[in-house]
Amino acid sequence: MTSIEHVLSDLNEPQRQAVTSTQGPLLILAGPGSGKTRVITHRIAYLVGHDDVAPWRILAVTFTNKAAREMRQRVEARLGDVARDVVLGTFHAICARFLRTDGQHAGIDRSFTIYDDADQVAVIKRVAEDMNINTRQVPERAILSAISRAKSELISAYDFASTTHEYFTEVVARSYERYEQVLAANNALDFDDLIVRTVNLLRDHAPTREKYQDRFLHVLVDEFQDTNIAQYQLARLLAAKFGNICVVGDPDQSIYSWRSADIRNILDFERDFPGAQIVLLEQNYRSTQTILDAAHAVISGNEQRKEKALWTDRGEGEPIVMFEAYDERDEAQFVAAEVASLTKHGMRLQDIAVMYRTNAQSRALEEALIGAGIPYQLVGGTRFYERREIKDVLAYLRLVHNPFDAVAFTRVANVPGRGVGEKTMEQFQRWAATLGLPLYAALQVLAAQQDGNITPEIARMPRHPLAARQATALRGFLGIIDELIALAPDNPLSVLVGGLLDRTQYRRYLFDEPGRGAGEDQQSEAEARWANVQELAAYAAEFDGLAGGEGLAAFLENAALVSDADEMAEGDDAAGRATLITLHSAKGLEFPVVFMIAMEDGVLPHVRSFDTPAQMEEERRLCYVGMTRAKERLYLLRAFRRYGGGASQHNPASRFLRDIPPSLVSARADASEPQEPMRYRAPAPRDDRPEVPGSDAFHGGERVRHPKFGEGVVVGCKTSGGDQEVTVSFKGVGLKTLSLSIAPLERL
DNA sequence: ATACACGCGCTTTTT
DNA sequence: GCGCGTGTAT
Repeated sequence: MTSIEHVLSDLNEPQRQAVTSTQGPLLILAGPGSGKTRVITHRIAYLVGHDDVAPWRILAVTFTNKAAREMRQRVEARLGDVARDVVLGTFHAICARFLRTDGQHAGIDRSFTIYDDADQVAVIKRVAEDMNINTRQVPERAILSAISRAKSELISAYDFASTTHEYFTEVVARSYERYEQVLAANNALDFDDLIVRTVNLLRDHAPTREKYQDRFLHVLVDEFQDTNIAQYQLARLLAAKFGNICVVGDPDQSIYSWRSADIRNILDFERDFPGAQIVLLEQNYRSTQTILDAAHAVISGNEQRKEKALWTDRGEGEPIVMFEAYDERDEAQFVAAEVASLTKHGMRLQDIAVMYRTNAQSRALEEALIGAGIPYQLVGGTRFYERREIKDVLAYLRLVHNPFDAVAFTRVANVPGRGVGEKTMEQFQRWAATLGLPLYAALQVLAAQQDGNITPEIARMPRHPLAARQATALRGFLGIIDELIALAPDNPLSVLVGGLLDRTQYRRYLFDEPGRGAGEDQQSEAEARWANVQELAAYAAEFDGLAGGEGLAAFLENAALVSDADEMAEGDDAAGRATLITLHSAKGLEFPVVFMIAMEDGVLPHVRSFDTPAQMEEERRLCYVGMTRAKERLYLLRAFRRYGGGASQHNPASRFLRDIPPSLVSARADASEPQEPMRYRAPAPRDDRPEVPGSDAFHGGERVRHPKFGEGVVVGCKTSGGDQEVTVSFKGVGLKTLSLSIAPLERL
């Protein structure tokens, strides 16, 4: 066991305690730079090496995919290949996996699609339209975030409806119910569902619960301060049998309460697990004492806080630099000039990061850096997976995987343009809605009607309202989808992607469609877009090893759950480039040199946080997170005037700057008056959800599976004599009318 | 009547 | 990058 001795020898005393206290609940409060990741990876190594825990019986949850990957690498460095067996990932990725394997016990189809933010907006838009909600008065975003908040507190649509008495929440309640129906009809889960449905699955299905509870001897949760109630309940459920739950977090770095992260989880932990050990990691190995003192001065302004005193033996270091520029361009030029000067003195570009509150602020910086010839990498911003061409291709792939996905359907039904305009889609959608069918199933009905392929079922349905030209245009789309569906099962994913690009003529669409201009700009834009598509195709090829359908499923899951911050360049790719990054994305990272720009009231703290003290405290934590990223040098910049929201305006210096003792700063300008905040809203209570009533007869829109034809949706159903005849729209097959006595259908 | 290109204004933070 | 309004093409 010399390797274990070795593992422990390079830890300080509290760290060692955090690593070796393997029995029972443990709360690790870890300040920034206190070796938190080290402690977690060492702990996993210790569990395997010293306690003889099988790696596959350890569950470690992180906040980002990037953190998960990094952790896996570091565990691998200690343990070798067995590290692969540790279950390690984000809450969302882990839950997605659980639901793919065991979701059927909670009525979840294996081929479910994961809806990202944009997909959710598309759904809620339709919902609002259907329900005559004025989205000027009640914006979609507001409805969506209320729904998300409810879900993250495990409040179902049913519960929500029963607790509401004001206009806004009533609108939300009605939308929530409808939203859930639409998601179900599309065979889709949103991000919150991944967690909520897993919690429900474990709670309601004993065999699955026991399977996972028996399996996970140890549960570790990183960034615990950023978990929401549903995530905490999930961790609790999973650790319930052995009680070995270790959570690591720092309340001072909680910056995701707007995403329903709940600081109460840390407080509740001590209540839920009485006698839990608590370890405080206060020695900082990252920053100079000057930086720590300044950061501490800022965070001390928060009242809702447990005191934690960071210290370092790294010495005082350089004073903090403050600078007031004239405007944002001037500010960006200061950054560029300073970066140039630092590199002249031996600093490497990859050691430098510029941080800001909102993504839009990267613009001026990019211009200045380009102007100064300084290479940079932009984290976040317009993300790869949010590009139009990428979303188009993904929408096609999603349809192949799950043709009942209405969001994907409407996105690409007319991409490339095939004469299916707004009016056509509107009429078609309305008709599909009166049939109560998914768009894909309705399109199959339409095809049958146009071909005069009329079964009694179809004869009873209203005929589609489209002109022949419109109907034919839509059928062209159906043809493509069905061809691709036929291609999918027996071919590697890259063949499917190739077939899709080929069949849709996507390249020609990119280069020709904007058409007649033929200017150089247009040409290069098309080339850039095509390059993105190629990149996506290359990425898809990495899934070729998996059998047809599995590759597609894994690829789509990845695309939905991976963010660009995860993809942040490291090692060779990062060499020679400065980093531009939001304060939120910067959490967990460190750089020798950090610039924080726009240190102004209205930006940091953000205007939208002036309403409540809780929000203001979160802004302060965000500032603290940014400052504590810096190892050696910290620059705090602001501008006299800034162009925000159309007009240029003057922002007072950030109130956070006033808390930094002048002795730590090399140059300083005065700050001005603060503003005072107000009330805050208590969360709604939680309760159990109702049982779904069952029925024997099949009804329209219901999802079924047939041993030969695969998955489908019931289009119509009639009883003749003792038998039931059901017409079903099958994925890639078309309409089939079946006698239940001959061909039993499995309800999904 | 319908489809589509183009210009304008807006965007807190993200799994 | 998206929604919206406007003008032009089929």
